Amino acid sequence: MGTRLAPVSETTKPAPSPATEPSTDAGADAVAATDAATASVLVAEPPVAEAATPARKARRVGTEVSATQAPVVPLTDQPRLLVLDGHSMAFRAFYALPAENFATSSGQHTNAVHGFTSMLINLIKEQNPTHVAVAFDVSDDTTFRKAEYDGYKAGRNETPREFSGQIDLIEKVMTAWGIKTIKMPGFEADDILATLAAKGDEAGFEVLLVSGDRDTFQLITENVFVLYPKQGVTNIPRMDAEAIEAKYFVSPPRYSDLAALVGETADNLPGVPGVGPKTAAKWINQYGGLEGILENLDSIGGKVGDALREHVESVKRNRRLNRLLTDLELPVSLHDLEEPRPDHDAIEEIFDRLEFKTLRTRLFALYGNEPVEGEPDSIEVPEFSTLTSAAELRTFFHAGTGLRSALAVEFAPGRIVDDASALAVVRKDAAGYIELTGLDAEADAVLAGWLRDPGAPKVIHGFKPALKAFTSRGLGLDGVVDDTAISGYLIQPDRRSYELAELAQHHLKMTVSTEAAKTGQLELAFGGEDDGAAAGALVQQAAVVHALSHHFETELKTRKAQELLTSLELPVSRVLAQMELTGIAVSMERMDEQLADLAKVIDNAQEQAFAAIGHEVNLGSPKQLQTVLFEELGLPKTKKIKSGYTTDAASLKTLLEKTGHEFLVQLMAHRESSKLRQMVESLKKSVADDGRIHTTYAQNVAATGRISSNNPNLQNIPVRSEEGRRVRSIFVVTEGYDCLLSADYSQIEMRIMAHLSGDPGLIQAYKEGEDLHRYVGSHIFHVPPSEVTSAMRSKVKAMSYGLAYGLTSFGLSKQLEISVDEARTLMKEYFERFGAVRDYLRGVVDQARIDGYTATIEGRRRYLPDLTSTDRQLREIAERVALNSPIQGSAADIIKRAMLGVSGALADQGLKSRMLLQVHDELVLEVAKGEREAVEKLVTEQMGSAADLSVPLDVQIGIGSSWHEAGH
DNA sequence: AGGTAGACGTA
DNA sequence: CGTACGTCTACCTT
Repeated sequence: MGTRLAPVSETTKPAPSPATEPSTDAGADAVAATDAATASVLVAEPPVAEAATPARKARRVGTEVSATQAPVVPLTDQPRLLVLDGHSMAFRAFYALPAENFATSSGQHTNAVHGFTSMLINLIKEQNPTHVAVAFDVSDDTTFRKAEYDGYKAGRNETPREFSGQIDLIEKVMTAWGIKTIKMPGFEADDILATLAAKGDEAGFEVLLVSGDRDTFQLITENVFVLYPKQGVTNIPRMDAEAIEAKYFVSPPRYSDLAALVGETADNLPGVPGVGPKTAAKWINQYGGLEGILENLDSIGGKVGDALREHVESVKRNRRLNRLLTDLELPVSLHDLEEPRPDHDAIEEIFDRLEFKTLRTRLFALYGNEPVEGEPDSIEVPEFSTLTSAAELRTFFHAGTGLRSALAVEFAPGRIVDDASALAVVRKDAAGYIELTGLDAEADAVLAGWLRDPGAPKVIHGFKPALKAFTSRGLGLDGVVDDTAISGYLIQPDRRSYELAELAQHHLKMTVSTEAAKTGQLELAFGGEDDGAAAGALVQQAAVVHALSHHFETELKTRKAQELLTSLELPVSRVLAQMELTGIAVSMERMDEQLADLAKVIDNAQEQAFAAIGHEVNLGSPKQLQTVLFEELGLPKTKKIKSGYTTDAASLKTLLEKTGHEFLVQLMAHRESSKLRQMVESLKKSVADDGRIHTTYAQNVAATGRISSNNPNLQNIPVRSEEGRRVRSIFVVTEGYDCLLSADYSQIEMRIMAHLSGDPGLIQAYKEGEDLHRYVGSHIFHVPPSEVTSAMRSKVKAMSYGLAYGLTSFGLSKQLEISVDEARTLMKEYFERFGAVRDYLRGVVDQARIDGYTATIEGRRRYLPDLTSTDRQLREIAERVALNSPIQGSAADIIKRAMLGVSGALADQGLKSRMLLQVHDELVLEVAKGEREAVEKLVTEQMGSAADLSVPLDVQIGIGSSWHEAGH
């Protein structure tokens, strides 16, 4: 029988913990990392009485959070009053949950409402209050504090747009819930908390104040406690007098004295400079409080004493302002707050409007009338068996013939690649856990047979890292029909993360927590006996993958992305995995040589830069440079940035032209060489034990469909300047191989534009193999091609490329250093001659506005809801994105197809040559001896035929013993 | 310790 | 006031 995991809390922010990332694959593969440190586990309902099976045992780890979250049932019949600072907690909830994941179809954001409601459900469940109230600030500037001090709470950031309206919605939820909300014009929510605390204390209540404002600490007594959210809205420890004393070294009533001395940034109340909590506490305890300090002002010595005397007035003011009022005339009595009960229909109505699903179940469950109609979003997690012998494995796999198996892999960091240490398999009928390190040869063979079986369908989160790990331990991995890190990306390509926990939260409305996995990891690290926790975590992770992949089937279908996934992305993963495993050879000697050369240039430039201004300065600090350039030297101001004026390369160049100052010359030289040194240094550090650099490619990062590279990034190795280009000479052919071959598409984006627009002129030019920019130049400048000057050509080139990026005449004028008028004329000429391009570009945006997305030649979509935004800035950004995405994305599609073609052809022909790098429009291969001709031919053919466009795809090949030499 | 800004490398 | 990335240093906040 299975145990059931119901979605419980939707409020936990799925916080990846990069600090615990053990692997060097922290970047691209982090989203797919399935090692125990990042494994995600469902937060389950508190266990009911039942025998502790392994699965249960593991599950309980998920609920084992802090002691404060366990239900606290009053031992006496003392009434318990729970009062929330509504605004403060709504804000906490807002920042704890991603706004973009919580919105109604009409566009109203609901993350704060959702988080607040969920938190309150938890609080009521855990704290069991007899009385509940929620206090709100009145949103105007009429509080007595503002009246006394105009700067009160000034300088706060503006309320985020997505927050607006959510306070009203929270109030509506409270009303439906039967919970009283209290507002007092002229006062803040904290004053209401203070007054209720005083009343409750007096009436013999235990009072729990929930607020993110530290001012409430002054209210703590034997019967009054503050629940102060530490992080998000799920971790809310109870602060009592002891906790305050431990943290601030003063008793709660003296906390306000301390705050007055130290100051409170959030309220814009500056304290005494140089006085922190330590000093303040020392004084308070020495003189018995602020009053005593003020009486003995003169006897306090030292610099801080002077500072105190100087700021004594603001301290007094701070203290007046942070004193909370305990004697407001509230419109409710304690009695009115008793035993709130939700109005069932009203809750249904407001939750319908907010499009909340799981919360209503949880809310009603609090009051003991859970609706009978099941839990649509819950996941069935079968109990799992630990499989060790060949026989067990055989039986397990046999029973699941034809069924989809979800995999989760636990990684162990390795020297060059991570190893796989454990595997969880979850099917709809059963689940298994396999320790890979403990298998005998026969069991290993059974497992390998199943993993390699293309007829055994598998789904996984992070195919590439798993494939790498399995490959390196001699196992294969075939039959993978879904990688949720990729399908999630195809469905929604501009998410910033595809971590399993986040996808589950977003798509399945399941909250997953990293807590349990961490616990499991710790226990393991201590050589623990309790592998059960880690095993359970892995199994549950696989269960989430199983559910997610199932959910994605329809999503992929409606978005026409199934084909892309199966025929393009998954095969590309396989190719990338091999490229990553292979790595590229580097020359240590050349790196050292370049570092030495660069060091000389840098030292020299620095010395001369200092000489030019007569003193030293950190040339790497934009802030210090601003002082030197614009204050000391009084050079003309450059473009404004947040911190003042920019010192970027383009501006320095302009400044140099204007002033000819020697310092600028040296600074620019220093910048360039420092950048190169930094790059070579980091490349050197990333050389693995095999003497090669193994980058990691990310297939789900660039929203256009491009692949990105990290750790290190091998897609941004310099090429434009000669000095930079030298860096490429450190990438060399492996001993025993013939050479490196670099093949790149020439002008692929322009060709795609020609194809997509169908412009007869452009197509003709490409078909005839003309120099495109010269051809275009001759038409828009009305001269014969032979008379197109290089200046004309570069203008045309800039414009042609710019068009694909949504270039404006302003932007063009800046880039070409011409007048806006001239730029406008250029564009006009361009469009007159190549009208189809203009029509196409317009059409793309119009179509995208209708469809809600753009599409590439392979049907890869990018959703652009901002195209219809009323915010002009957002809308115009979306329009430029819409122009560029089909072009950049189609180019990405094409080179991915080409990679599959090249990889397939190499295999078909039994060649030993191999692909090493992909740089968007370029492939770098390592050619084995005797294969040069065959590889050159096959690469040209495969890249040239990767797409069927109305223009040819031109491929340029270069060969050499280093990447530098192979460049062309 | 962790996050952001500014800068700059690539296509 | 063209797009898409990743990574470094300095500097700020926790």
